Amino acid sequence: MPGDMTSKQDGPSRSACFTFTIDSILNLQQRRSGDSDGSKRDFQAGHEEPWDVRRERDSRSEETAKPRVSSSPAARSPGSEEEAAVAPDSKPAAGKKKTRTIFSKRQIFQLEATFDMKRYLSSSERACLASSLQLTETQVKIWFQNRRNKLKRQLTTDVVAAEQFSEAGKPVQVPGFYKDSSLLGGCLFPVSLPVLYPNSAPYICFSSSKYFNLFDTD
Amino acid sequence: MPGDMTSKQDGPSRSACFTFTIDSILNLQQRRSGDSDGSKRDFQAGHEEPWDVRRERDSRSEETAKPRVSSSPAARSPGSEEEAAVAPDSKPAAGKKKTRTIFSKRQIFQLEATFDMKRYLSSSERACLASSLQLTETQVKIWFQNRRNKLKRQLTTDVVAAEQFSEAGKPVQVPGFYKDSSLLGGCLFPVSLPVLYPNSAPYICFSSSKYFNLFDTD
DNA sequence: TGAAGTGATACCCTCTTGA
DNA sequence: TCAAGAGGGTATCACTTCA
Repeated sequence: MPGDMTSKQDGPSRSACFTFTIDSILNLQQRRSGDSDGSKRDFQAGHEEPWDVRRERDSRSEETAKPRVSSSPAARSPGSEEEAAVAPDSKPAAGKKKTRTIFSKRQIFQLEATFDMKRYLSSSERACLASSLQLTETQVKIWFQNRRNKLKRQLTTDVVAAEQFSEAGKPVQVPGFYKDSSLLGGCLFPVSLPVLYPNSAPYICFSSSKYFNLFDTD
Repeated sequence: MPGDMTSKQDGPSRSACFTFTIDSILNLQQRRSGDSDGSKRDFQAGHEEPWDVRRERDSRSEETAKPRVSSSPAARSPGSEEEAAVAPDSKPAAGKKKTRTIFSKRQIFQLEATFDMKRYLSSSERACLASSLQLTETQVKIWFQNRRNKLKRQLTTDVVAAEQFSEAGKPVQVPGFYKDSSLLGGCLFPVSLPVLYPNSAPYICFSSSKYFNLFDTD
């Protein structure tokens, strides 16, 4: 199914072919590449994986020719009552900017609650959750993805902060396991992974994301 | 544009919701999850990244209910003339099985030649190449992805083979740097990455892929 | 008004699948 | 065999909020 594959590329793909031909690509070796704006090539050193060498983030500036249509996310207006997340239901007039859906409190709550239970959903669980929240599976998937990222960022920040703090002389209470990568990662392990956290134990959440308040209130 | 996001999930998403509700998801904690086939959880130990903890590959067995539409890839049957791999323009009849495009020799040759120069293409290079080969950008992108994987597999296999060989007593010539991940990975670095291989030097390719013959001939 | 939050998009990667 | 499908990751972007 072309979905992913075709939709974005097929239409407008044959576009940004300004300066070079295949021959020029093949000859790129001579000019050391560099690809125009050799400025922003940040290989974001982070992954050890020698294979995980991202390209220079596609030098976004390179081609403004790229359509970037973004005809609104598939989001159907979620809960039009309640606090109604502004839904970009109708195709926003062509050429519109990407519209950001605002999830309702109820949706966020359910998502957070679910996330609190499991960092990863099976596709059927996702389908079910999406259905019940009036969201698309993709939205749920992306939400979980972003949420995991957020958590990761929070934990990273916390670790860094703790280290800086401890460097300042204060003997901080950074639990040993907190820096143990395997256990740290465990915080994102699917529930089905045993050992890492007992059923009864709450997830480790140092950050004070407002979302966690959702579970404190009433 | 929804392309990627919507296409596959939106339509059929609201489906596989058989056994559980949100409540059940939230209560999953009780049953220790395990999520049916707790067998195949292969966390493919390879990434150090504590965050890179893949889920149990979504327990694919769990839901055969998933539509899995796969309205066939954008590719139409290849090779009418030349060997023409045919561009995937027209939507193939709905509900078709996944069809595998067979690229023409010319296309393969160009792709391989380009791959030999750069492991990664910028989007404009990709667009250009795709255009000239009558392929979609996505096809070129996927081809490069699969090609990188293939190379990786080959290199891995070679290393293993060499090690086994050396264990057999024979002092094999496995260049020291061959096992140096950074340099090994360098073989996949985009050309723009300096140092790893001088312009004039050929890529390190121990495998005897037929493709590499393309550059030896003539 | 600038910073932070976050939905969405584009690529990349790994593993699978099916013709 | 290998093009694709599916899902996970990271980096960015753009739009909102909020102090």
